[in-house]
Amino acid sequence: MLNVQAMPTPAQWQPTGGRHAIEPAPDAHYSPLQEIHDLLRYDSPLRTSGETELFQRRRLKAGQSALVMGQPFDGLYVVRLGTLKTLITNVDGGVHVLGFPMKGNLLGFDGIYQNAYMSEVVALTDCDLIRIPAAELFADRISNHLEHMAYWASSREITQEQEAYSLTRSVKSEARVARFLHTMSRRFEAMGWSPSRFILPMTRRDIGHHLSVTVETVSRAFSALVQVGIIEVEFREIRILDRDALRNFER
Amino acid sequence: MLNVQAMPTPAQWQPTGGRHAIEPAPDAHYSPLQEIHDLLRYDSPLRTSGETELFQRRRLKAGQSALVMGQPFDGLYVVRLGTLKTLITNVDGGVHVLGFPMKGNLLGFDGIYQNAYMSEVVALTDCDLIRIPAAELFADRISNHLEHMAYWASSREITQEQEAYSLTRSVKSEARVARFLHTMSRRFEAMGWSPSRFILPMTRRDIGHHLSVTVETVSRAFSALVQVGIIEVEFREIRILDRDALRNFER
DNA sequence: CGCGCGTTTGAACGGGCTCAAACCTTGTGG
DNA sequence: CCACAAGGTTTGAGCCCGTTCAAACGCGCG
Repeated sequence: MLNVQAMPTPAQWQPTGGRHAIEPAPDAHYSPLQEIHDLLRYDSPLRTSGETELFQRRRLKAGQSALVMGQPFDGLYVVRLGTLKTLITNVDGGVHVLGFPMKGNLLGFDGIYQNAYMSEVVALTDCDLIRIPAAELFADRISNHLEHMAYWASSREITQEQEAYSLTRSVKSEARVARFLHTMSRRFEAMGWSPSRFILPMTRRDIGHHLSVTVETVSRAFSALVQVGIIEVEFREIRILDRDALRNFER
Repeated sequence: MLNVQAMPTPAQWQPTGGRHAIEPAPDAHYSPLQEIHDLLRYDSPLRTSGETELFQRRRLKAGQSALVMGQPFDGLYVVRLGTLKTLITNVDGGVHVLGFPMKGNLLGFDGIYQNAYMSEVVALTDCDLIRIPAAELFADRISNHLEHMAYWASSREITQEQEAYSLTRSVKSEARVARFLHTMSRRFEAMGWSPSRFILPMTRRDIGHHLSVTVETVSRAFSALVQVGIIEVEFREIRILDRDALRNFER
Protein backbone atom coordinates (compact mmCIF):
# COMPACT_ATOMS: atom_id res chain seq x y z
CA MET A 1 0.00 0.00 0.00
CA LEU A 2 2.86 2.36 0.71
CA ASN A 3 5.74 3.31 -1.45
CA VAL A 4 8.64 2.80 0.89
CA GLN A 5 12.06 2.54 -0.62
CA ALA A 6 15.14 3.72 1.26
CA MET A 7 13.41 6.15 3.58
CA PRO A 8 12.40 6.06 7.24
CA THR A 9 9.12 4.38 7.94
CA PRO A 10 6.21 6.68 7.18
CA ALA A 11 4.86 6.14 10.66
CA GLN A 12 7.46 8.61 11.86
CA TRP A 13 6.03 11.53 9.97
CA GLN A 14 2.53 10.31 9.31
CA PRO A 15 0.66 8.02 11.69
CA THR A 16 -1.95 7.37 9.06
CA GLY A 17 -3.76 4.72 10.99
CA GLY A 18 -2.77 2.21 8.37
CA ARG A 19 -2.22 -1.42 9.11
CA HIS A 20 -0.09 -0.83 12.17
CA ALA A 21 -2.43 1.20 14.35
CA ILE A 22 -1.28 1.39 17.91
CA GLU A 23 -3.75 0.71 20.67
CA PRO A 24 -3.60 3.34 23.40
CA ALA A 25 -2.99 1.98 26.86
CA PRO A 26 -6.37 1.70 28.64
CA ASP A 27 -6.73 4.28 31.36
CA ALA A 28 -8.12 3.38 34.74
CA HIS A 29 -10.46 6.34 34.46
CA TYR A 30 -11.04 6.03 30.74
CA SER A 31 -14.26 7.72 29.63
CA PRO A 32 -15.63 7.06 26.14
CA LEU A 33 -17.78 10.17 26.34
CA GLN A 34 -14.70 12.19 27.18
CA GLU A 35 -12.89 10.74 24.20
CA ILE A 36 -15.77 11.58 21.86
CA HIS A 37 -15.73 15.05 23.35
CA ASP A 38 -12.01 15.38 22.70
CA LEU A 39 -12.10 13.88 19.22
CA LEU A 40 -14.83 16.25 18.12
CA ARG A 41 -12.96 19.14 19.74
CA TYR A 42 -16.17 20.29 21.35
CA ASP A 43 -15.42 23.53 23.14
CA SER A 44 -17.56 23.34 26.23
CA PRO A 45 -16.81 21.55 29.48
CA LEU A 46 -17.99 18.02 30.03
CA ARG A 47 -19.92 17.50 33.23
CA THR A 48 -20.76 13.84 33.32
CA SER A 49 -18.62 10.96 34.35
CA GLY A 50 -17.75 8.21 31.92
CA GLU A 51 -20.43 5.70 31.07
CA THR A 52 -18.44 2.87 29.71
CA GLU A 53 -19.94 0.09 27.58
CA LEU A 54 -22.41 2.46 25.97
CA PHE A 55 -20.05 3.56 23.24
CA GLN A 56 -18.92 0.59 21.24
CA ARG A 57 -15.81 0.65 19.14
CA ARG A 58 -15.93 -0.50 15.59
CA ARG A 59 -12.90 -1.70 13.64
CA LEU A 60 -12.81 -1.68 9.87
CA LYS A 61 -10.26 -3.03 7.46
CA ALA A 62 -9.36 -1.03 4.36
CA GLY A 63 -12.09 -1.48 1.77
CA GLN A 64 -14.87 -2.34 4.20
CA SER A 65 -18.07 -0.33 4.29
CA ALA A 66 -18.80 1.61 7.47
CA LEU A 67 -22.29 2.65 6.38
CA VAL A 68 -24.40 1.50 3.47
CA MET A 69 -27.07 3.66 1.88
CA GLY A 70 -30.50 2.56 3.03
CA GLN A 71 -29.19 0.79 6.11
CA PRO A 72 -31.31 1.52 9.21
CA PHE A 73 -30.01 4.36 11.33
CA ASP A 74 -28.38 3.06 14.49
CA GLY A 75 -26.41 6.07 15.60
CA LEU A 76 -23.60 8.44 14.72
CA TYR A 77 -19.94 7.54 14.41
CA VAL A 78 -16.84 9.48 15.32
CA VAL A 79 -13.61 8.62 13.52
CA ARG A 80 -10.90 7.67 15.95
CA LEU A 81 -8.32 6.51 13.45
CA GLY A 82 -7.95 6.13 9.70
CA THR A 83 -9.43 7.70 6.59
CA LEU A 84 -12.74 6.97 4.85
CA LYS A 85 -14.69 8.27 1.89
CA THR A 86 -18.34 9.34 1.87
CA LEU A 87 -20.09 8.88 -1.44
CA ILE A 88 -23.48 8.92 -3.07
CA THR A 89 -24.39 7.10 -6.27
CA ASN A 90 -26.53 8.68 -8.93
CA VAL A 91 -29.47 7.01 -10.59
CA ASP A 92 -27.31 6.73 -13.69
CA GLY A 93 -24.50 5.05 -11.80
CA GLY A 94 -22.25 8.08 -11.53
CA VAL A 95 -20.67 8.39 -8.11
CA HIS A 96 -19.79 11.51 -6.22
CA VAL A 97 -17.40 11.57 -3.29
CA LEU A 98 -18.69 14.04 -0.73
CA GLY A 99 -15.60 13.99 1.41
CA PHE A 100 -12.84 12.08 3.15
CA PRO A 101 -13.58 11.82 6.88
CA MET A 102 -10.59 11.47 9.16
CA LYS A 103 -9.86 11.59 12.89
CA GLY A 104 -12.48 13.67 14.67
CA ASN A 105 -15.02 13.74 11.87
CA LEU A 106 -18.62 12.73 12.43
CA LEU A 107 -20.39 10.17 10.25
CA GLY A 108 -24.00 9.32 9.69
CA PHE A 109 -25.87 12.53 10.48
CA ASP A 110 -27.74 12.23 7.19
CA GLY A 111 -29.46 9.15 8.62
CA ILE A 112 -31.57 10.92 11.20
CA TYR A 113 -34.08 11.99 8.63
CA GLN A 114 -36.00 8.80 7.66
CA ASN A 115 -34.02 6.60 10.04
CA ALA A 116 -31.74 5.33 7.31
CA TYR A 117 -28.32 6.42 6.12
CA MET A 118 -28.46 8.29 2.85
CA SER A 119 -24.86 7.96 1.77
CA GLU A 120 -22.26 5.23 1.73
CA VAL A 121 -19.07 5.37 3.76
CA VAL A 122 -16.10 3.16 2.90
CA ALA A 123 -12.83 2.76 4.78
CA LEU A 124 -9.76 3.68 2.74
CA THR A 125 -7.33 2.55 5.42
CA ASP A 126 -7.89 0.42 8.48
CA CYS A 127 -10.22 2.45 10.65
CA ASP A 128 -11.40 2.70 14.19
CA LEU A 129 -14.78 4.29 14.91
CA ILE A 130 -16.72 5.08 18.06
CA ARG A 131 -20.44 4.63 17.85
CA ILE A 132 -22.90 7.04 19.47
CA PRO A 133 -26.04 4.92 19.75
CA ALA A 134 -29.29 6.47 18.62
CA ALA A 135 -30.89 5.60 21.93
CA GLU A 136 -28.26 7.51 23.86
CA LEU A 137 -28.28 10.37 21.43
CA PHE A 138 -31.88 11.26 22.04
CA ALA A 139 -32.18 10.25 25.66
CA ASP A 140 -32.17 12.88 28.38
CA ARG A 141 -29.89 10.82 30.59
CA ILE A 142 -26.76 12.80 29.97
CA SER A 143 -28.72 16.01 30.24
CA ASN A 144 -28.75 16.72 26.53
CA HIS A 145 -25.05 17.18 26.41
CA LEU A 146 -24.52 14.45 23.87
CA GLU A 147 -27.22 15.70 21.54
CA HIS A 148 -25.93 19.25 21.75
CA MET A 149 -22.48 18.03 20.90
CA ALA A 150 -23.67 15.93 17.98
CA TYR A 151 -25.74 18.80 16.67
CA TRP A 152 -22.79 21.12 16.91
CA ALA A 153 -20.49 18.67 15.15
CA SER A 154 -23.06 18.07 12.42
CA SER A 155 -23.19 21.78 11.78
CA ARG A 156 -19.43 21.80 11.42
CA GLU A 157 -19.42 18.91 9.00
CA ILE A 158 -22.04 20.61 6.87
CA THR A 159 -20.12 23.85 6.88
CA GLN A 160 -16.99 22.15 5.68
CA GLU A 161 -18.88 20.16 3.11
CA GLN A 162 -20.32 23.35 1.74
CA GLU A 163 -16.84 24.80 1.45
CA ALA A 164 -15.72 21.71 -0.39
CA TYR A 165 -18.75 22.08 -2.59
CA SER A 166 -17.90 25.61 -3.59
CA LEU A 167 -14.42 24.28 -4.24
CA THR A 168 -15.84 22.39 -7.19
CA ARG A 169 -16.92 25.65 -8.74
CA SER A 170 -13.38 26.89 -9.33
CA VAL A 171 -12.95 27.35 -13.02
CA LYS A 172 -9.70 25.55 -13.69
CA SER A 173 -9.19 21.95 -12.76
CA GLU A 174 -5.60 22.57 -11.69
CA ALA A 175 -6.85 25.12 -9.19
CA ARG A 176 -9.26 22.58 -7.75
CA VAL A 177 -6.51 20.01 -7.32
CA ALA A 178 -4.25 22.61 -5.76
CA ARG A 179 -6.96 23.59 -3.31
CA PHE A 180 -7.62 19.95 -2.53
CA LEU A 181 -3.96 19.40 -1.69
CA HIS A 182 -3.91 22.51 0.43
CA THR A 183 -6.97 21.33 2.32
CA MET A 184 -5.40 17.95 2.93
CA SER A 185 -2.24 19.68 4.14
CA ARG A 186 -4.24 21.75 6.64
CA ARG A 187 -6.14 18.71 7.86
CA PHE A 188 -2.98 16.71 8.43
CA GLU A 189 -1.50 19.68 10.24
CA ALA A 190 -4.60 19.98 12.44
CA MET A 191 -4.07 16.37 13.47
CA GLY A 192 -0.51 17.08 14.48
CA TRP A 193 1.15 15.48 11.48
CA SER A 194 3.38 16.95 8.83
CA PRO A 195 1.59 19.45 6.56
CA SER A 196 4.32 19.29 3.95
CA ARG A 197 4.81 15.57 3.58
CA PHE A 198 2.02 13.03 3.61
CA ILE A 199 0.60 10.02 1.86
CA LEU A 200 -2.77 10.41 0.23
CA PRO A 201 -5.07 7.63 1.44
CA MET A 202 -7.31 7.86 -1.63
CA THR A 203 -6.86 7.02 -5.30
CA ARG A 204 -6.70 9.54 -8.12
CA ARG A 205 -10.12 8.30 -9.12
CA ASP A 206 -11.55 9.15 -5.70
CA ILE A 207 -10.04 12.61 -5.90
CA GLY A 208 -11.56 13.01 -9.34
CA HIS A 209 -14.98 11.92 -8.12
CA HIS A 210 -14.62 14.42 -5.31
CA LEU A 211 -13.64 17.32 -7.58
CA SER A 212 -15.86 16.31 -10.49
CA VAL A 213 -13.09 15.65 -12.97
CA THR A 214 -11.64 12.52 -14.54
CA VAL A 215 -8.66 10.51 -13.32
CA GLU A 216 -6.54 11.76 -16.18
CA THR A 217 -7.24 15.38 -15.32
CA VAL A 218 -6.17 14.83 -11.73
CA SER A 219 -2.99 13.12 -12.85
CA ARG A 220 -2.22 15.90 -15.32
CA ALA A 221 -2.83 18.54 -12.66
CA PHE A 222 -0.39 16.80 -10.34
CA SER A 223 2.20 16.69 -13.09
CA ALA A 224 1.66 20.38 -13.83
CA LEU A 225 2.17 21.31 -10.18
CA VAL A 226 5.34 19.24 -10.13
CA GLN A 227 6.52 20.96 -13.31
CA VAL A 228 6.38 24.41 -11.74
CA GLY A 229 8.13 23.14 -8.62
CA ILE A 230 5.30 23.58 -6.13
CA ILE A 231 5.08 19.95 -5.09
CA GLU A 232 6.81 16.62 -5.47
CA VAL A 233 4.78 13.51 -6.22
CA GLU A 234 5.71 9.90 -5.93
CA PHE A 235 2.54 7.90 -6.39
CA ARG A 236 0.55 8.44 -3.19
CA GLU A 237 3.26 10.39 -1.45
CA ILE A 238 3.05 14.17 -1.66
CA ARG A 239 5.68 16.65 -0.63
CA ILE A 240 4.71 20.31 -0.64
CA LEU A 241 7.67 22.48 -1.51
CA ASP A 242 6.02 25.89 -1.70
CA ARG A 243 2.86 26.18 0.32
CA ASP A 244 2.22 29.83 -0.51
CA ALA A 245 2.49 29.13 -4.22
CA LEU A 246 0.05 26.26 -3.73
CA ARG A 247 -2.46 28.57 -2.05
CA ASN A 248 -2.04 31.21 -4.73
CA PHE A 249 -2.65 28.58 -7.36
CA GLU A 250 -6.16 28.07 -6.02
CA ARG A 251 -7.63 31.17 -7.56
CA MET B 1 -42.60 40.81 -11.87
CA LEU B 2 -45.01 38.47 -13.57
CA ASN B 3 -45.79 38.08 -17.22
CA VAL B 4 -49.55 38.32 -17.24
CA GLN B 5 -51.24 38.88 -20.55
CA ALA B 6 -54.71 37.52 -21.20
CA MET B 7 -54.58 34.70 -18.71
CA PRO B 8 -56.03 34.18 -15.26
CA THR B 9 -53.96 35.62 -12.46
CA PRO B 10 -51.11 33.31 -11.50
CA ALA B 11 -52.31 33.35 -7.92
CA GLN B 12 -54.97 30.87 -8.98
CA TRP B 13 -52.51 28.17 -9.88
CA GLN B 14 -49.46 29.30 -7.96
CA PRO B 15 -49.70 31.07 -4.61
CA THR B 16 -46.03 31.95 -4.82
CA GLY B 17 -46.03 34.22 -1.83
CA GLY B 18 -45.24 37.11 -4.09
CA ARG B 19 -46.26 40.64 -3.36
CA HIS B 20 -49.82 39.77 -2.44
CA ALA B 21 -49.35 37.26 0.36
CA ILE B 22 -52.50 36.58 2.30
CA GLU B 23 -52.37 36.65 6.05
CA PRO B 24 -54.10 33.63 7.64
CA ALA B 25 -56.86 34.48 10.07
CA PRO B 26 -55.41 34.21 13.60
CA ASP B 27 -56.79 31.25 15.49
CA ALA B 28 -57.90 31.56 19.08
CA HIS B 29 -55.75 28.51 19.88
CA TYR B 30 -52.99 29.35 17.47
CA SER B 31 -49.72 27.66 18.43
CA PRO B 32 -46.48 28.77 16.79
CA LEU B 33 -44.80 25.55 17.83
CA GLN B 34 -47.57 23.61 16.18
CA GLU B 35 -47.13 25.62 12.99
CA ILE B 36 -43.38 24.99 12.96
CA HIS B 37 -44.17 21.34 13.51
CA ASP B 38 -46.58 21.32 10.58
CA LEU B 39 -44.37 23.34 8.26
CA LEU B 40 -41.44 21.00 8.82
CA ARG B 41 -43.76 18.02 8.39
CA TYR B 42 -42.27 16.43 11.46
CA ASP B 43 -43.79 12.98 11.82
CA SER B 44 -44.16 12.59 15.55
CA PRO B 45 -46.95 13.91 17.75
CA LEU B 46 -46.60 17.24 19.47
CA ARG B 47 -47.18 17.14 23.19
CA THR B 48 -46.77 20.67 24.38
CA SER B 49 -49.23 23.50 24.30
CA GLY B 50 -48.50 26.62 22.32
CA GLU B 51 -46.04 29.06 23.80
CA THR B 52 -46.84 32.18 21.91
CA GLU B 53 -44.50 35.18 21.70
CA LEU B 54 -41.43 32.96 21.72
CA PHE B 55 -41.41 32.45 17.99
CA GLN B 56 -41.15 35.77 16.22
CA ARG B 57 -42.19 36.20 12.65
CA ARG B 58 -39.89 37.88 10.21
CA ARG B 59 -41.03 39.54 7.00
CA LEU B 60 -38.69 40.11 4.10
CA LYS B 61 -39.16 41.97 0.86
CA ALA B 62 -37.77 40.54 -2.33
CA GLY B 63 -34.05 41.20 -2.47
CA GLN B 64 -33.50 41.52 1.25
CA SER B 65 -31.02 39.32 3.07
CA ALA B 66 -32.39 36.89 5.63
CA LEU B 67 -28.97 35.83 6.88
CA VAL B 68 -25.56 37.27 6.22
CA MET B 69 -22.38 35.25 6.40
CA GLY B 70 -20.55 35.94 9.63
CA GLN B 71 -23.62 37.30 11.37
CA PRO B 72 -23.95 35.97 14.95
CA PHE B 73 -26.14 32.91 15.27
CA ASP B 74 -29.48 33.81 16.81
CA GLY B 75 -31.54 30.78 15.92
CA LEU B 76 -32.99 28.74 13.10
CA TYR B 77 -35.65 29.90 10.66
CA VAL B 78 -38.51 28.03 9.07
CA VAL B 79 -39.85 29.33 5.77
CA ARG B 80 -43.57 30.05 6.02
CA LEU B 81 -44.01 31.73 2.66
CA GLY B 82 -41.90 32.70 -0.33
CA THR B 83 -38.67 31.54 -1.95
CA LEU B 84 -35.08 32.35 -1.04
CA LYS B 85 -31.61 31.41 -2.21
CA THR B 86 -28.75 30.14 -0.07
CA LEU B 87 -25.32 30.99 -1.37
CA ILE B 88 -21.68 31.00 -0.44
CA THR B 89 -19.04 33.23 -1.99
CA ASN B 90 -15.61 31.97 -2.86
CA VAL B 91 -12.36 33.71 -2.01
CA ASP B 92 -12.07 34.56 -5.70
CA GLY B 93 -15.53 36.11 -5.80
CA GLY B 94 -17.26 33.20 -7.50
CA VAL B 95 -20.64 32.46 -5.97
CA HIS B 96 -22.35 29.12 -5.58
CA VAL B 97 -26.05 28.77 -4.91
CA LEU B 98 -26.57 25.86 -2.53
CA GLY B 99 -30.32 25.77 -2.89
CA PHE B 100 -33.63 27.57 -3.05
CA PRO B 101 -35.48 27.21 0.27
CA MET B 102 -39.26 27.37 0.13
CA LYS B 103 -42.17 26.72 2.46
CA GLY B 104 -41.22 24.23 5.16
CA ASN B 105 -37.46 24.45 4.64
CA LEU B 106 -35.11 25.13 7.52
CA LEU B 107 -32.50 27.91 7.42
CA GLY B 108 -29.43 28.64 9.44
CA PHE B 109 -28.33 25.24 10.74
CA ASP B 110 -24.81 25.92 9.49
CA GLY B 111 -24.58 28.64 12.13
CA ILE B 112 -24.50 26.37 15.15
CA TYR B 113 -20.86 25.58 14.65
CA GLN B 114 -18.94 28.73 15.65
CA ASN B 115 -22.10 30.67 16.55
CA ALA B 116 -22.18 32.48 13.21
CA TYR B 117 -23.97 31.79 9.96
CA MET B 118 -21.67 30.43 7.31
CA SER B 119 -23.77 31.14 4.25
CA GLU B 120 -25.88 33.99 2.97
CA VAL B 121 -29.62 33.73 2.44
CA VAL B 122 -31.44 36.21 0.22
CA ALA B 123 -35.19 36.51 -0.39
CA LEU B 124 -36.17 36.10 -4.04
CA THR B 125 -39.82 36.94 -3.40
CA ASP B 126 -41.48 38.54 -0.41
CA CYS B 127 -40.97 36.06 2.40
CA ASP B 128 -42.32 35.19 5.79
CA LEU B 129 -40.11 33.32 8.23
CA ILE B 130 -40.59 31.94 11.72
CA ARG B 131 -37.63 32.20 14.01
CA ILE B 132 -36.65 29.45 16.44
CA PRO B 133 -34.53 31.31 18.99
CA ALA B 134 -31.23 29.76 19.97
CA ALA B 135 -32.19 30.01 23.63
CA GLU B 136 -35.33 27.96 23.10
CA LEU B 137 -33.58 25.51 20.84
CA PHE B 138 -31.16 24.34 23.45
CA ALA B 139 -33.33 24.77 26.53
CA ASP B 140 -34.96 21.79 28.17
CA ARG B 141 -38.23 23.61 28.64
CA ILE B 142 -40.10 21.90 25.87
CA SER B 143 -38.59 18.58 26.87
CA ASN B 144 -36.12 18.44 24.01
CA HIS B 145 -38.86 18.20 21.47
CA LEU B 146 -37.78 21.31 19.63
CA GLU B 147 -34.15 20.30 19.41
CA HIS B 148 -35.08 16.82 18.21
CA MET B 149 -37.26 18.36 15.53
CA ALA B 150 -34.60 20.83 14.44
CA TYR B 151 -32.01 18.08 14.31
CA TRP B 152 -34.29 15.92 12.25
CA ALA B 153 -35.07 18.74 9.83
CA SER B 154 -31.40 19.62 9.52
CA SER B 155 -30.68 16.04 8.55
CA ARG B 156 -33.34 16.30 5.85
CA GLU B 157 -31.96 19.54 4.48
CA ILE B 158 -28.49 18.05 4.30
CA THR B 159 -29.76 14.96 2.56
CA GLN B 160 -31.51 16.99 -0.07
CA GLU B 161 -28.53 19.25 -0.49
CA GLN B 162 -26.36 16.22 -1.10
CA GLU B 163 -28.76 15.03 -3.76
CA ALA B 164 -28.63 18.42 -5.40
CA TYR B 165 -24.88 18.24 -5.18
CA SER B 166 -24.67 14.94 -7.02
CA LEU B 167 -27.00 16.52 -9.52
CA THR B 168 -24.17 18.78 -10.54
CA ARG B 169 -22.15 15.75 -11.56
CA SER B 170 -24.42 14.85 -14.46
CA VAL B 171 -22.36 15.03 -17.59
CA LYS B 172 -24.54 17.06 -19.88
CA SER B 173 -25.75 20.49 -18.92
CA GLU B 174 -29.15 19.92 -20.50
CA ALA B 175 -29.66 16.94 -18.20
CA ARG B 176 -28.87 19.07 -15.18
CA VAL B 177 -31.37 21.70 -16.21
CA ALA B 178 -33.99 19.03 -16.90
CA ARG B 179 -33.41 17.54 -13.46
CA PHE B 180 -33.60 20.96 -11.88
CA LEU B 181 -36.97 21.59 -13.50
CA HIS B 182 -38.21 18.20 -12.42
CA THR B 183 -37.14 18.89 -8.86
CA MET B 184 -38.91 22.23 -8.87
CA SER B 185 -42.00 20.51 -10.25
CA ARG B 186 -41.97 17.99 -7.40
CA ARG B 187 -41.44 20.68 -4.80
CA PHE B 188 -44.35 22.74 -6.08
CA GLU B 189 -46.49 19.63 -6.11
CA ALA B 190 -45.50 18.81 -2.53
CA MET B 191 -46.73 22.24 -1.52
CA GLY B 192 -50.10 21.62 -3.14
CA TRP B 193 -49.51 23.73 -6.21
CA SER B 194 -49.45 22.82 -9.86
CA PRO B 195 -46.50 20.60 -10.82
CA SER B 196 -46.94 21.34 -14.52
CA ARG B 197 -47.25 25.09 -14.51
CA PHE B 198 -45.28 27.43 -12.31
CA ILE B 199 -43.23 30.58 -12.28
CA LEU B 200 -39.58 30.25 -11.41
CA PRO B 201 -38.74 32.66 -8.61
CA MET B 202 -35.05 32.78 -9.52
CA THR B 203 -33.07 34.22 -12.42
CA ARG B 204 -31.27 32.16 -15.03
CA ARG B 205 -28.07 33.32 -13.44
CA ASP B 206 -29.11 31.87 -10.08
CA ILE B 207 -29.97 28.59 -11.74
CA GLY B 208 -26.58 28.63 -13.42
CA HIS B 209 -24.79 29.31 -10.16
CA HIS B 210 -26.73 26.42 -8.65
CA LEU B 211 -25.87 23.98 -11.43
CA SER B 212 -22.36 25.29 -12.07
CA VAL B 213 -22.95 26.49 -15.61
CA THR B 214 -23.24 29.91 -17.20
CA VAL B 215 -26.41 31.88 -17.87
CA GLU B 216 -26.15 31.23 -21.57
CA THR B 217 -25.95 27.49 -21.06
CA VAL B 218 -29.11 27.53 -18.93
CA SER B 219 -30.93 29.56 -21.54
CA ARG B 220 -29.79 27.27 -24.33
CA ALA B 221 -30.86 24.21 -22.36
CA PHE B 222 -34.33 25.70 -21.90
CA SER B 223 -34.55 26.39 -25.61
CA ALA B 224 -33.47 22.85 -26.40
CA LEU B 225 -36.15 21.39 -24.11
CA VAL B 226 -38.73 23.61 -25.78
CA GLN B 227 -37.49 22.49 -29.17
CA VAL B 228 -38.23 18.82 -28.46
CA GLY B 229 -41.64 19.70 -27.04
CA ILE B 230 -41.03 18.71 -23.42
CA ILE B 231 -41.71 22.13 -21.91
CA GLU B 232 -42.97 25.58 -22.79
CA VAL B 233 -41.09 28.61 -21.57
CA GLU B 234 -42.17 32.22 -21.39
CA PHE B 235 -39.56 34.07 -19.39
CA ARG B 236 -40.04 32.94 -15.79
CA GLU B 237 -43.14 30.89 -16.51
CA ILE B 238 -42.65 27.18 -17.12
CA ARG B 239 -45.19 24.72 -18.42
CA ILE B 240 -44.24 21.07 -18.39
CA LEU B 241 -45.86 19.22 -21.27
CA ASP B 242 -44.29 15.78 -20.90
CA ARG B 243 -43.13 15.00 -17.38
CA ASP B 244 -41.91 11.49 -18.19
CA ALA B 245 -39.81 12.78 -21.03
CA LEU B 246 -38.39 15.37 -18.66
CA ARG B 247 -37.41 12.70 -16.17
CA ASN B 248 -35.89 10.51 -18.83
CA PHE B 249 -33.87 13.48 -20.01
CA GLU B 250 -32.07 13.57 -16.68
CA ARG B 251 -29.77 10.66 -17.36
C1' DC C 1 4.42 -15.45 -12.13
C1' DG C 2 0.43 -13.30 -14.15
C1' DC C 3 -3.51 -10.72 -13.45
C1' DG C 4 -5.91 -6.61 -11.97
C1' DC C 5 -5.67 -2.12 -10.82
C1' DG C 6 -3.64 2.44 -10.26
C1' DT C 7 -0.98 5.96 -12.55
C1' DT C 8 0.87 8.62 -16.32
C1' DT C 9 1.11 10.56 -20.91
C1' DG C 10 -0.44 11.41 -25.74
C1' DA C 11 -3.85 12.70 -29.49
C1' DA C 12 -8.21 14.20 -31.08
C1' DC C 13 -12.87 15.54 -30.33
C1' DG C 14 -16.61 18.27 -28.52
C1' DG C 15 -19.29 20.71 -25.13
C1' DG C 16 -19.43 24.69 -22.39
C1' DC C 17 -17.26 29.22 -21.86
C1' DT C 18 -16.22 33.79 -23.54
C1' DC C 19 -17.35 37.68 -26.07
C1' DA C 20 -20.87 40.18 -28.41
C1' DA C 21 -25.26 41.97 -29.79
C1' DA C 22 -30.27 42.39 -29.78
C1' DC C 23 -34.58 42.29 -27.42
C1' DC C 24 -37.50 42.36 -23.51
C1' DT C 25 -39.02 43.42 -18.75
C1' DT C 26 -39.08 46.05 -14.63
C1' DG C 27 -38.33 50.01 -11.83
C1' DT C 28 -37.34 55.02 -11.39
C1' DG C 29 -37.95 59.75 -11.93
C1' DG C 30 -39.37 63.54 -14.49
C1' DC D 1 -47.89 58.74 -18.37
C1' DC D 2 -43.75 58.44 -20.75
C1' DA D 3 -38.75 58.05 -21.16
C1' DC D 4 -34.84 56.14 -19.73
C1' DA D 5 -31.75 53.14 -17.25
C1' DA D 6 -30.58 48.76 -15.41
C1' DG D 7 -30.74 44.26 -15.61
C1' DG D 8 -32.69 39.62 -17.38
C1' DT D 9 -33.07 36.62 -21.49
C1' DT D 10 -31.93 34.77 -25.92
C1' DT D 11 -29.02 33.65 -29.82
C1' DG D 12 -24.70 33.47 -32.54
C1' DA D 13 -19.56 32.61 -33.41
C1' DG D 14 -15.08 31.02 -32.11
C1' DC D 15 -12.02 29.09 -28.91
C1' DC D 16 -10.18 26.38 -25.12
C1' DC D 17 -10.17 23.06 -21.61
C1' DG D 18 -11.54 18.72 -20.05
C1' DT D 19 -13.21 14.42 -21.79
C1' DT D 20 -12.64 10.31 -24.37
C1' DC D 21 -9.98 6.75 -26.29
C1' DA D 22 -5.64 4.51 -26.28
C1' DA D 23 -1.28 2.70 -24.76
C1' DA D 24 2.52 1.81 -21.57
C1' DC D 25 4.34 1.00 -17.04
C1' DG D 26 4.54 -0.27 -12.07
C1' DC D 27 2.83 -2.19 -8.02
C1' DG D 28 0.45 -5.48 -5.05
C1' DC D 29 -1.92 -9.64 -4.51
C1' DG D 30 -3.51 -14.24 -5.30
